[in-house]
Amino acid sequence: MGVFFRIMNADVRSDVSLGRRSPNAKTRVVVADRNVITRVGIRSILERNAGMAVVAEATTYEAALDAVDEHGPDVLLIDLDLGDDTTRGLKLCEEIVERFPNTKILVLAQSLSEMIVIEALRRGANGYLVKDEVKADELGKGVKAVQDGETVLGKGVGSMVARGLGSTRGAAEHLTDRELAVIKLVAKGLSNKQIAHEIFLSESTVKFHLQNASKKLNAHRRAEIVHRATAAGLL
Amino acid sequence: MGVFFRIMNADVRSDVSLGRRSPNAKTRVVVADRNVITRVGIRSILERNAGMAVVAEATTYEAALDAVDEHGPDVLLIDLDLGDDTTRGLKLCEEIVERFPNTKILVLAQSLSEMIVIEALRRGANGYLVKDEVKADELGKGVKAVQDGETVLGKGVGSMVARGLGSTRGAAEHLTDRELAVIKLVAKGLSNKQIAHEIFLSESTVKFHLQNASKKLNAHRRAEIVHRATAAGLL
DNA sequence: TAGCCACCTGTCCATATGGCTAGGTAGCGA
DNA sequence: TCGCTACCTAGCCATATGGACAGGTGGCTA
Repeated sequence: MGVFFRIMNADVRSDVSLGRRSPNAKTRVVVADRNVITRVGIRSILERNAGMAVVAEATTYEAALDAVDEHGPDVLLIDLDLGDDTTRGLKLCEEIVERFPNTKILVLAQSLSEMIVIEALRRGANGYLVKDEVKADELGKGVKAVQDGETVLGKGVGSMVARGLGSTRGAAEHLTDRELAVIKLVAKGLSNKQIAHEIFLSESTVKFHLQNASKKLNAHRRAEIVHRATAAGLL
Repeated sequence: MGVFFRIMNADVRSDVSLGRRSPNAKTRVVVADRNVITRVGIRSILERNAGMAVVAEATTYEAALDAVDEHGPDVLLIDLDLGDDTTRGLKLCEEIVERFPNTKILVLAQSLSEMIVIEALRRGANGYLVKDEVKADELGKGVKAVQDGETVLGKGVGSMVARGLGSTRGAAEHLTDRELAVIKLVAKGLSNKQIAHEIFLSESTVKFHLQNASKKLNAHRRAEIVHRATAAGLL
């Protein structure tokens, strides 16, 4: 099995970058990951095996943004899960795309979450690899590929995206703040009544939010809701 | 118990090593982690910054055992979560302790799960660090410390252990196979009736297992049960 | 302004769940 | 053999939950 897929993007263009830098120039990469070990590992692989240059490392969203701003790298290799809020990582993608269109984004995630994969790509990430799946040479190839304007999807990610795009709305359906809040309390084992009391709602409203969340997550029992939300990295 | 705990930010001194090996010999380490990036990172940190030798890398439980057998390292640095079954990682600890008592075990976990921390230490691991928390220099120091017979607990792990040992039974209470099986189906959103049908039990029995699991996990609603089980890395 | 959305509340009812008591089997080690 | 554990089953009953219908608000945008 061709361990990872590359999808040539017909519509997205690289004609702009054609003459932008000399073909022999080293690919310049900024790595954003909260984990030292991972950063060191990536740097080692990229620099020693792939002949690239890691020009900066970042451990927070702000630092990542600053680093891209300062170094204008070809590729930002990022673990969306910096800090405690993955949503910020997604916002960061949008911002990078908007402010630094020449920097490609390759997401290097800890785990495979359908919701996050889809969202990341929707917001402009050029690729999505999973840490535990990726092999050493794939990392360098992946970085090169996104730099060249391709979309790189790791093992298992491709089919996920296909499913996501296939469904009418995919993961475009976000859980609202309230829904998420309720789910978090459900995960703690509170009953509807307790949740209602906790966040000053009527029990009816709690059930209402839960019903809506059920439909969005396509889960019909609260245990499943919690499980899916957890798997999607929302808790 | 006569082990002295060492929290990672306190400073170290090794007054314990009794000249078992020449003081200048390089510490020999086997690294077991399914993730290439992490392996490369650890190797780089340990070899370049801490002057140690990574004599082998492993990506499976079997390979880890073989590597320890073959190389007789001073320290086995392992992510319990190789394969899909963390329990096997715990068993591996026991086996290493039994068969290769000269090899110390330092667990390098992805996440902080109380149940796993306690179990790992109970089965003979000499330390437990969390990947995202650990700093580059702490990794080398930690390896050195366990080699010297100390117990190394990363940030946040210490208090967890204290709590675990404080409670009468701690996490000594395992979920039985049946309980786990039922919980997995609960997580998929099945009702007791459906679960009963799925694994050929009566609904009563399903409820029985769930009741027992509730008590062990100290959770009173199925949503909480799956949340805890997930957090404990059991699903 | 109409339409959409997130948000909030209520009522109804069948079913699921949590918590309990009270049995049974088989295997394993002291 | 006794005691322990994992395992299996049954029944009872109060409460929680899932799913439905039927309304309401305020804010935003076409």
